[in-house]
Amino acid sequence: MHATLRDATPPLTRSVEDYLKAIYHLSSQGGFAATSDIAAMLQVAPPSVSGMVKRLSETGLIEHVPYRGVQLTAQGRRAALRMIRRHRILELYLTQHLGYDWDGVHAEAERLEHAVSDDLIERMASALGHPQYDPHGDPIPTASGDIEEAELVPLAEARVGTKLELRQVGTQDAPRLRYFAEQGLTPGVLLMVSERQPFNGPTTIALVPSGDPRVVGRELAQLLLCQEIGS
Amino acid sequence: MHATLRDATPPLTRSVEDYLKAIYHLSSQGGFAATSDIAAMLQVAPPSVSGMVKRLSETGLIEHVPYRGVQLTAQGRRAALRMIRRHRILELYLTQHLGYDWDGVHAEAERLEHAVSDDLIERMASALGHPQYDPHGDPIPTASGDIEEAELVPLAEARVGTKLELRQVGTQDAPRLRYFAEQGLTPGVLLMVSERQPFNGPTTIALVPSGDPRVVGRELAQLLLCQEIGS
DNA sequence: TCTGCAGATTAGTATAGTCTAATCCGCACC
DNA sequence: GGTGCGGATTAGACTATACTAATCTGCAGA
Repeated sequence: MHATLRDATPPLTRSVEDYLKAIYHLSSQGGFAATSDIAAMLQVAPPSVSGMVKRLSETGLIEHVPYRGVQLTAQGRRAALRMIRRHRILELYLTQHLGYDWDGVHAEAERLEHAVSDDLIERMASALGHPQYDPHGDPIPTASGDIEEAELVPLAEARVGTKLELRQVGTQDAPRLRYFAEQGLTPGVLLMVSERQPFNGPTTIALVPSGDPRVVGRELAQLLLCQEIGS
Repeated sequence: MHATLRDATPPLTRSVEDYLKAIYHLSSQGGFAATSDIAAMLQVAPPSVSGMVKRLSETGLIEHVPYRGVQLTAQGRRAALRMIRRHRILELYLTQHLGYDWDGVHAEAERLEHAVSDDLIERMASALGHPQYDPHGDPIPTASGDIEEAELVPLAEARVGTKLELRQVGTQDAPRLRYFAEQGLTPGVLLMVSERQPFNGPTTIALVPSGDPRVVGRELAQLLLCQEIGS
């Protein structure tokens, strides 16, 4: 009986894995993922999403409230986190061991995450010393499916005068990532918020300890996720 | 015009890549690959092969002579060699950099070869120092599609008294590979053929320079591909 | 309360791949 | 030179995924 239930897990297809990841990301900050948002994220037409949603909810990976959206079940969440672990370990491995830049790894990891075995992922993880963060600062879920939930503040919303550590860069867009790298804005960097212009204006910061100033427009400042530093 | 021709190459699917590789291997020593052999190699039913063969010959990747078999066109051969290059570089990378054994890499490479980019393969190739052979001694095709065609003799057919270098091990079967490794029979090893029993009997060899003897049955001796050493 | 629009779903079609069952073809043997 | 058997092919069906076009629903605004 139990055996039947546990064994009867057919391997997920590539598409299913992509849908689960998308739903995870879209519903991570609470609530439901909307059909049209999933469609946009996966670059498919909305009816394709409706079709897949039906299948996924039949197999118990998601919960579907018609005309409202979907949420992952515990099982679906586990599967999504497994993919995210793979993705982030791959990104880190490719940058650390094969000379990829942080703006170029995403696409490669996107394809590999479906093909690698768990064994290979764990070998990469050990080769990397069981890292906790990927090159963009995103937390890597553990093999058992736990993920760090940090309380981070977008630079765009940080109070003037606070000292911050840049922890995550919330985009995979290559040109933006290249620009951040040029500006020295990579995870781990410390900075002071010097001032902010009103009406969604730019934020001015000073890098610590160099003191170099940087002016960051609203759109980009929204992507720089920071943690306030005590002291 | 040229542009149209060159651009109009849609990416090959996973299945198509597998069929091309199988056909390459089956027709490498001349002639046609038979439907049933392709089916056996890919673990699909013969009618599936007939269907795929039709599509592949329509797209110009193979040449089909009904009831006879198929052969690769120049284009199909190029695509097959590209996959074989990927496979062999992956196998070598996994053994050299991620601690895989030569008997365990095949399955992993088999899945990854469809997912990696050309860029990643070339990065792995440089990390490996642009190697010429994979862990089993199989030659790695160049990026431009050339492959070494060595004249190798199976140990089972080598003349008694000759000195040989073991160059390739012609199997991916894990238990056999493990056994060869235990016996010290890996590519690069030198040996003398000491004697052979009649009626498809075993071949006795002496490892060089240690002189250690080994008795190798016909079936395995057929898999050990050697090159005669001058002097 | 009605109405309309945006977003979601259903209906119907297409493609790539697979399968089983039925049929066909070519060659080896008598 | 016929005949049969084994391998190859065709016929027909199924699954997963995608699409477009048509329809439905729920809520926001009049």
